Amino acid sequence: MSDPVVTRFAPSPTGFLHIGGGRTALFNWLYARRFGGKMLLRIEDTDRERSTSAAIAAIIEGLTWLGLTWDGEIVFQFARAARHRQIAEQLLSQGKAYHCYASPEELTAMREAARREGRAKLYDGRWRDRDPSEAPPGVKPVIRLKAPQTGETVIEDQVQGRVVWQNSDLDDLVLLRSDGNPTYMLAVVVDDHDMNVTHIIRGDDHLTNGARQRHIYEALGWHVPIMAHIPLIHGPDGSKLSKRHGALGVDAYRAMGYLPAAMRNYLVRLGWAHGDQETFSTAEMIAAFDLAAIGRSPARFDFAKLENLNGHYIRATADADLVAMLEDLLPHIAGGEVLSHAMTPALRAKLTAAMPGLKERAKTLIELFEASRFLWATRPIEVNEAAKAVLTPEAKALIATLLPELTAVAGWNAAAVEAVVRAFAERAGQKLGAVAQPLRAALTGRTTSPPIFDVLDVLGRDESLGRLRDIGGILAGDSASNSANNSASHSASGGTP
RNA sequence: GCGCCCUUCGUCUAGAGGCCUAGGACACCGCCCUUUCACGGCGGUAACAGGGGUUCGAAUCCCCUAGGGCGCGCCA
Repeated sequence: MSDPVVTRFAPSPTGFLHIGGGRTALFNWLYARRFGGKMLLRIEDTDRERSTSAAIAAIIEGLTWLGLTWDGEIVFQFARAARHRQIAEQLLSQGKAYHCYASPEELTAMREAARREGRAKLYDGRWRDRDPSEAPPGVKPVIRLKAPQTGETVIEDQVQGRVVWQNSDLDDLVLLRSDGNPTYMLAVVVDDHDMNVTHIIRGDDHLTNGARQRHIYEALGWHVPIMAHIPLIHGPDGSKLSKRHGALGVDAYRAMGYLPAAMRNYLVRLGWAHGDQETFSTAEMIAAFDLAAIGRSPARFDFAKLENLNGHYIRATADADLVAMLEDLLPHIAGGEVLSHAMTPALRAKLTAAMPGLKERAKTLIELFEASRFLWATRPIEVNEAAKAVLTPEAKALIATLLPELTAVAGWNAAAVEAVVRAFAERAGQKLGAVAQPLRAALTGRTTSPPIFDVLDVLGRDESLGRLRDIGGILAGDSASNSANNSASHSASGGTP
């Protein structure tokens, strides 16, 4: 008896796909998946002035990045204008709608009067029962719906509950503009009906529209879909989400290094919960999602939580996959082209090998990129301020003393170098950290990095020794000068072979 | 102004009359682990907006107040 579930995501292409739209799409998608139904995509481009093909592309790209797929062909609302017009005419001929010749000036006056007198209804219905013969010459009329004037309109909303309006507060909305184009109100109803949409899941800002749309459904004798108005997403301060907060296109989140899986998980938990569960695989989300569990109050956007989740998903992602994600993102990262150009199968292998140590420390792909810098940096590597502070003369001397021992290591790997360095520290009466930190500074140019023996390992013998010579070699005149291959990086020594 | 909606730790939330001396997660603060930073482990600070009811009993039901949001276009 129950129809197959059909949901739809219906953005207007007047800008990027923002975070709220992304969540609305996600909820529609989850609900359709949950019940084995379909999610349709409709582009509401009836506003010819503001709709752009760039925005359409951005929306499609955003949905795709989020991993949200739609069923069937994309419906472009403007292409259906003739159908909308036909319905308006039908309503007109049935006496359920009428021509209204009120001028913009009259409308403004009515609005002002209504407001002044504390009335909710803006349009006073002055053409509702007037004879068309009274129409002023030369004025193109709009078509308005004859909305019920008494009684109440009820929406049994799946999220907001039973919401009631007095019909005396709702006026006769415009169905067809004077230029013959349908309004959003008409187009939505006709399209949802024609597309067999069973569940309308959209932002709470449409709740009042729901009541007005119900009037159109009823005038047409059409079945009203189930509605679910989900609360909006606010900025961290509770105000409307601004660009500064998070009202960015989903492409911006991509560029910030967030993973689609993390984004989905974060978004699904905004306004929806399933007991105490915090992380959801896509399959788990689908299995657990339902409209009844959606809260009624708006949620604030919190980057800290998103970041935490993103770190979780980064750690859970396979090393090779992270390398691939990083490579894909490179064109969108400032300075990313350096790595793009340097990329070789060997470097890719190196990145993959280092990934276990890197991903543990990164909350975003951008951080991953930054943290992996030492892997492709060319000698002499850049040393930041904190690392410079570690590289005191004493530290450099220590490295210089250690250098010959490392040079002598046979079978370069993490375990082998670790054994040597530990023994060295012990002999020198130093804690391991006293040796490890200078090594880290010299090898990575930073004070934080993956475990130092792993760093020595992935960097390899030649590169590691080279970087150490760059730093500690000058003081170790006896042993380091023998290798005589540190010149390429030394501006101070100047000896170029 | 009118209409509708919302209100549990800083944030996301659990909670659908007794299981609540209100639970989880993020953030924050300690401690542990430790070669750095992380990860992980352990512990801590922290909330039922306020006021009236109803009830043996209210975070949960009702009313009022306050605060917030959304809507009120020939935009979507």
